[in-house]
This record gives sequence, structure tokens and C-alpha cells, in this order.
Amino acid sequence: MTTISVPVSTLANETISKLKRCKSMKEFHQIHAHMIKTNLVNHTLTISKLIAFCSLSALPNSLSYASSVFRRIENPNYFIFYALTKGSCDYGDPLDSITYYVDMVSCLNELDKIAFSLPSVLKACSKLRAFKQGKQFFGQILKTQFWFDPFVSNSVVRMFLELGEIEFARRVFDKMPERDLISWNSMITGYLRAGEVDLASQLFEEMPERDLVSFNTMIDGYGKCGRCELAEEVFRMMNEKDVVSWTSMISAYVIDHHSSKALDLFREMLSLGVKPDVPAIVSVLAAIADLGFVEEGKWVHDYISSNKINLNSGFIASSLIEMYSKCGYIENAYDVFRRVSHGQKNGDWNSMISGLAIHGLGQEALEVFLEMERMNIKPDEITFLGLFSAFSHGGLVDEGQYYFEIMQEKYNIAPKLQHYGCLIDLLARAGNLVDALKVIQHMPIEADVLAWKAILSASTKLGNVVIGEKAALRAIELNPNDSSSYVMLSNIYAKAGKWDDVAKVRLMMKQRGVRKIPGCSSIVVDGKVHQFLVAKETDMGYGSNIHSKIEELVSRLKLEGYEPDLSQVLLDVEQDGKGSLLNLHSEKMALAFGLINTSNGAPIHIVKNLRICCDCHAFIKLVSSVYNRKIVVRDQKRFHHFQNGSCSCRDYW
DNA sequence: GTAGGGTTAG
Repeated sequence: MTTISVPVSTLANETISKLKRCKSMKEFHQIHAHMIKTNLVNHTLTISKLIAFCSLSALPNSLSYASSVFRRIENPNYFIFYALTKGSCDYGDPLDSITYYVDMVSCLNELDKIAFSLPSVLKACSKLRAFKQGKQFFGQILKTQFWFDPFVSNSVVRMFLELGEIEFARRVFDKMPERDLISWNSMITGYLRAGEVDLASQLFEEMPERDLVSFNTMIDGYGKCGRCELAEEVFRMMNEKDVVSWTSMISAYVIDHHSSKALDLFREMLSLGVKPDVPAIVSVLAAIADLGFVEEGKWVHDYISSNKINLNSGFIASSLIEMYSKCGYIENAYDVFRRVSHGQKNGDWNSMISGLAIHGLGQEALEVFLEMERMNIKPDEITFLGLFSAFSHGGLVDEGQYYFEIMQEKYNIAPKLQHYGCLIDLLARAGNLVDALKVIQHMPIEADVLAWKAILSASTKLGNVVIGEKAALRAIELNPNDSSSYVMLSNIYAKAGKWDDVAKVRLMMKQRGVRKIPGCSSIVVDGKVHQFLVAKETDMGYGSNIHSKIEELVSRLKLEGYEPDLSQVLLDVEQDGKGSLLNLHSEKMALAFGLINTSNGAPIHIVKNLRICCDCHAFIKLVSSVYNRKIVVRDQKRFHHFQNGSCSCRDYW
């Protein structure tokens, strides 16, 4: 086959513009067939465009199709090589990318044209984690004029950064003939991703000029390193901000557990007329989900619809599903899910499964997973984390063990620490502490704090002092600053009446300066958020009517058989004192406030930062029947839907 | 052809 040179005909132009609009492989095939029929396959420009658009289309099988067309060409030009090099790097096998490049170098000698492919080749090296190969390319580049091309030298720096070779990258950076904004910004990003906050700040100070990207990089990087206060500092000093600056700051707040600040900032952004785009919406939805403010969530959902933002764009659907689930509105989550579930994004499925999990709907989560299998959507490691969490909260032990096997055998996903954590949690929560401990002994990775805390938490519930003590000491050893391990240990001792040991734990906490995280519950009434801190009812300005309401509830419930569960009190105080401390649990205060300030029969939604305690759980169950209210409580881990005297968790949590 | 923001997780 020879390539003939014909003037660009109308036919060629038409074909090229059709190629530009191509959205499926079927269309590519049709165009190609038409090109064969009209002999356009021998028209250099058109055939190059076919290969280029096909290589860079990201459609399934498009790359192999492009390469089969490529193999029938006698003298491919640099443009075809470029497209295949970039396409293989971005959407295919990065190794192919390097092969195409080497192939090109051996048959072409237009150096300036070859340079265009180098950024992709270097990126391919970082994707392949090929440090040695990368260094070889770097060595070759140094000997040529490529080194003076900023696109190439910047890509070299980026490659070493992505390979985790930060110091090497810095040496290259220092050696570069010329550093532009992109070089500085890349180097700073590299430092921040490696957690090198000081080195990043130093470069940020040193750089000769800064642009918006420089500032935004600092905000995002500081935020991700957990340095929210530094991010705030940079954000406030900017004269000009774009939507990325706002989004980075909002995310920094979310990471730092300051979701209400994140929401406030989003409102401020809107009031200044900055239009939120998809990432901005996704980040604020995470904040709203965390706060459990469904009204704001619905507002954002309306915003998405009225601004014609497609549910399929980015992580929009998955964030909405998560938001509705975490706000307790699982039906709304389902509605969003049903509208996108025909799509192939496993993130949407994962969010739905995890959403069902926190509602204790294990069977339903399994059904979603099975549907996913029927639709041939590949589950990933997060799918299984959600699924195991669903089994764990739903008490589906056999299913959990079965799918733990399936995950490895059928899906080839090697269990990670988190998966083992789930399995341990599943067994322990179901009362099988022995098998849970066996998993810890036999797993190939060292168990972490969370694994031991799962054992500890289950032991607390079961009242197993021996295993609980062992787990607590291990958990404390692994993270001495986590107050919850001490608190659970103390609760085990208290339940067993071992008040001396309770005192020892308290002393240990005091000596190490570990403070118990105060319980905090919030409730939204008439669009206003009301927060209650444990034992601080008067400080919040709610006065004594909350307290008298709780007393009224207690005496009413005692008639129904309510007995305060005094083992839930950390302090060893007089019996009467203990009773009143129980009454000051934040969820009881929020509940009392809700009963006073909402109309008869209206549902009550409460969000708590820690896990709900046994006493409050029993208490709220009774309130739901005596006062005929639907009460929804989201604790640190899951939802409890109380109605007619029982809870959706079936007392299993 | 090179630099900045978003999710699902025991």
C-alpha cells in the first residue's frame, strides 16, 4: 500500500470533521470502512487523523484498533507516533507508550517533532514506577537540545516527583537551564504531596513570581497535610481568588473536621458571585453530609438540577448518594442511584452500598452488589469495604466470610489492612471474639489500632474483661493519644464493678494528658442548628427546661420499666450523681429539645459525634413508643431509626 | 506536549 498525496478534498475534510465528533467505536468503524471504500485510507492526513482521534478517544478498544490501523501504514509520520505514544500512556499500557517512542526515534529524525512525545514517555515511566528507565531517558535528554525545551525539562521534574524521588527531582530542578512558573509550581506540589511542608513553604517564599496556581497549590497542599490554619492564612492573603481557591479551602476545612466552616465558606463564595463547578459542589456536599444538614443538601441538589449539571458528571451522583445516606434519607439516595445506576461508574455503586451499610441494611447492600455483578461492573477494593461494613452492621457473618473469599478468588483483590479490619469487626461484633483474634494472629500484615479497637469495642459490649483488657492495652500502645480506647477500657471495668481499675485508667489518662472527647449532639429545628455538649446544658443558653424535660421523661419511662444503666458512666461517683450524669448525655438533651420544640408526632433527627451509649439507646427506644415519635439518630458509625419502641439496628451495633 | 480543586472506606 502506498501513501498518495492528493489535495485535501472536500471528502477528506468531511471525514476529518466526522472523526472529531466520534463518540463510539461503531462510528470509528463506519468511518474507517467508508475511508477504505473511497480510498481515503491512502490519504496521509486523513489516516493520521483517524489514528490520532482513535488513540486519544479513551473509548474501550480504541487503542488496539488504532494500532491495527497503524500497522498497515508504511511510513508513519511523527503525528501518528505522538498520538499512539500519548494514547497508550493515558488510556492503555504505558509500556506500549515507550515502545512507540523508541520505534519513532529509530525511523524519524525530526528532533523538534520527537520532543512532543517526550512528556508522555516520561509520564509512562512514572506510571510504570520505572526509576531506572526514567533516569536513562533523562540522561539522553541531557545530551540533546530537548533539555532546553521547558515542556520536556518540566516533565522530567514531574516524573521524578511522581516516582517519589523528591531529592532527585530537586537536583534536576536546580540544574534546569530555565525555571518557569510551571517548574516552581510542580516542585512545590511535589513537596506538599510528600508532606514536606517546610520545604514547600520555603520555595513558595523564594519563587520570583507567583500565579493563582501557586496560591491554590499551597492551600490544597497545606489542607491535605492537615495544616488548615496555614491554608487559611494563604487563602486570606489572596487578592484574587478563583473557584479552585474556594474549593481547596472548603476541602481543607472538611479534612480538618470543620464542616460548618466549609459550608459557611461555600455560602460566602456564592454571595460573591463565584459560580460553583462540579468539584466545588462535590466538596461542599461532603461537608453537608458530615453535618447531616439535609435541607442544605436538597438545596444543592436543586442547584444541580436547575443549572443543568449532569448527574453523571464527575462525582456528583456519588456525592449526592453519600449526602442523602449520611443525612438519614436513604430513599432519596436510592432515587439518585436509580437515575445513574445504568452507568458504569463503580463509585456510584460503592456509595450506595456504603450508604445502605450505615443504615444497617445488609441484605439490601448485598442485593445492590449482586445487581452490580449482573451488570458486569467491576467491584474494586472500596466496594468490598462497603459490603463488609454492611455485613458487619447487619450481623451477616456467614455472608461476610464468604465474600472475603470471593473477593480474592473471583476478583483477584488481595485483602488490605482495612479488609482484615472489617472481617475482625464483623466477627467480633457478632460475639465471636476467638475467631476475630485468630484473624489477627494469622493475617500477613500487622494489625493496626482500628483492628484492636474493633475487638475492644465488642469486648465492652460483651463484658469480656480479659480480652477487652488485652485489646485495649494493644490499642493504647499503638495510639496513646486516642482517648476512646481508654474510655472503652474504663467502661469494661465499670461494668464489672472494678472501680479501682477504673481509677487507674483515669489516672493514666491524666498523666498522659489524654482528654476524653466530649459527646456532642445536634438537632435542626426550624432551619436552625442547636448543639448540645455533654454535661453542659446550661452553658448553651437553653436553660433549665431541657433538664426538667429529661426528668419528666425519666419518671414517665420508669413507669414503662426504664432502669438507668449506670455502667455507662466513666466516673465512680455516688449512685445519685451517676444518674444525673446520665441525664446530661448530649443525645438526651438534643432529644428533649426536639420534643419541646417540634409539633406532636413530627420526626426528630439527631446527629452525634461519638457512638450512642446503651443507656441512651434503651431510653430513646422507649421515648419513641411512649411519645409516638419517629426518632433518627446518626452516631459516629451508623444510623439508628427508632420507632414504636424498637430500633432499626435491632440492638446490634 | 509540562503546574492547582472533587467521592465511595474498618
